[in-house]
Amino acid sequence: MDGTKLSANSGVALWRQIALALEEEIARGSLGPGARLPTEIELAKRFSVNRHTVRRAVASLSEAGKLRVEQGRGTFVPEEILHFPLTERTRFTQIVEDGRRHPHREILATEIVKADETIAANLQLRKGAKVLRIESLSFVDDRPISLSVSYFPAARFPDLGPAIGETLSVTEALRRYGIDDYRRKSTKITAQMPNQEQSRHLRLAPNRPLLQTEKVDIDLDGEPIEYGISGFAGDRVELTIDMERLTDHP
Amino acid sequence: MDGTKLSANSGVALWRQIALALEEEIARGSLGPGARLPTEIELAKRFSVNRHTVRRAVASLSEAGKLRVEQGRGTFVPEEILHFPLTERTRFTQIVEDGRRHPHREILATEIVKADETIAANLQLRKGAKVLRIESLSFVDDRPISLSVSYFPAARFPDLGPAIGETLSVTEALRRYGIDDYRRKSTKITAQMPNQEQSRHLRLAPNRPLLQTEKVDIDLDGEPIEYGISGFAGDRVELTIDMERLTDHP
DNA sequence: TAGAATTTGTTCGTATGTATG
DNA sequence: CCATACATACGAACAAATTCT
Repeated sequence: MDGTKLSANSGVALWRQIALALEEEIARGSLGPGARLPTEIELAKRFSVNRHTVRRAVASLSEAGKLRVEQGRGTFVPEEILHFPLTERTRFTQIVEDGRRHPHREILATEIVKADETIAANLQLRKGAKVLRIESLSFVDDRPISLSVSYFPAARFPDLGPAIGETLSVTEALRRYGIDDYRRKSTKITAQMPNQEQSRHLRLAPNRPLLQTEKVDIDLDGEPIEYGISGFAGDRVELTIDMERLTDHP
Repeated sequence: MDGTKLSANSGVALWRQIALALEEEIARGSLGPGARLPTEIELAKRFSVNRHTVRRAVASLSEAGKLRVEQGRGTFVPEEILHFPLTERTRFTQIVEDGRRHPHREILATEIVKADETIAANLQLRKGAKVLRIESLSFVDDRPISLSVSYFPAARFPDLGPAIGETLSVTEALRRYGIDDYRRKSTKITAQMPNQEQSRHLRLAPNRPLLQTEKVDIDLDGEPIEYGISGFAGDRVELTIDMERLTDHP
């Protein structure tokens, strides 16, 4: 039951020994990312100390970002954070493969709808024009990362829906229409709370935040190709903008 | 008590009439940004309809982003959103003045501390080196927008603390040390939930998300000047990255 | 900090009007 | 005229989140 021995009067405070013990369990992987720690009471029993002593250890690790405490839910090992570099040529599939990770996308729905004002403005269409709406869920190493809704001009890309369904890659599918290259025009970033659908798909506690991006991709002539809104699991991603490399073209 | 008349059998569904009435009140300003609507029961009484009918109207406006509903708290008119363009030369004071808004910064604390690993790495100092820590709260039009902690190398900028206290502008204060220009090297963006201090300072409900940015500013020789972490009230800001203008130097 | 009060969310059931074929 | 499907509207009860005392 125990396995970890603390030594009193060793010159190292008990709570520090506990913190070190927990840190080691995390490093060893016996407490993996996302894992929930035993309750404070259980830990206190296991280390044969008062609950306050455990709390002191947890507080220290929590300040250092090595644990995440949620009132009423428990204490958790923070999930591994994925770094998404935002560049003019951001591609989901590329981003992740660089880091020896395995990206994967699931298409949840494709349909033709009429553009509302926002969609029309971003795609430079008239309001009411037909657009292809694609809802998709992206995974990295089988962890859900983002839930996206994208809009494409339906007139310019007929049957893009099935094409994306086959290739599971926007980049690939667009090639069939002669788009060999495109680039990110703009990105807007906000923080939101997830709705029920989002927290379900992203397997996210409903009180955890969402990092929401709104982007417009354009072809080399500057014509808008895609307007997309993605919600990222806030705990699992960090968007990074490297101002120096941002517009370096290959 | 009433003031708004609904007409049955007019060919327009009751809930649509209610939605239009509420939308107009928002447009007129009698329901200003951030305002809380009467409860569903009160609205039902006022319009002499069932609570479901009110809910249908609110759901419609909520989907369109014109209302924000929070379980247990109420229904609110979304706050006006501030757009923060992220560029290589982002300056808080400049950003906002362009839009005829009034920025304002409050210094909460300045002290000399020793750099931990993260701070040292970002400022390219050795761990334990002295750094100036500045905690500040930024306002726009007297609304609290962001709570920031910044670190500067103390050796290079002695007495920067008082200088910023006087000028209330980092740009101004740095000029005293011969720094006429500096630029943003990188920005990292995450979504977090606020801690008690953050929600208090930002006057943010504790269940509303925080948009957190981590930035490094460098001088023209590439030497790190400032490492800063800012928490933005997620409801009140949107960060925008214009890929095309990002590195256009004046 | 424990429980009451408030407010929105969900799910039943019922009834009516309207468009379609 | 009938059958069906769908949107609209009302009523009641309970669940869940938040706030207040």
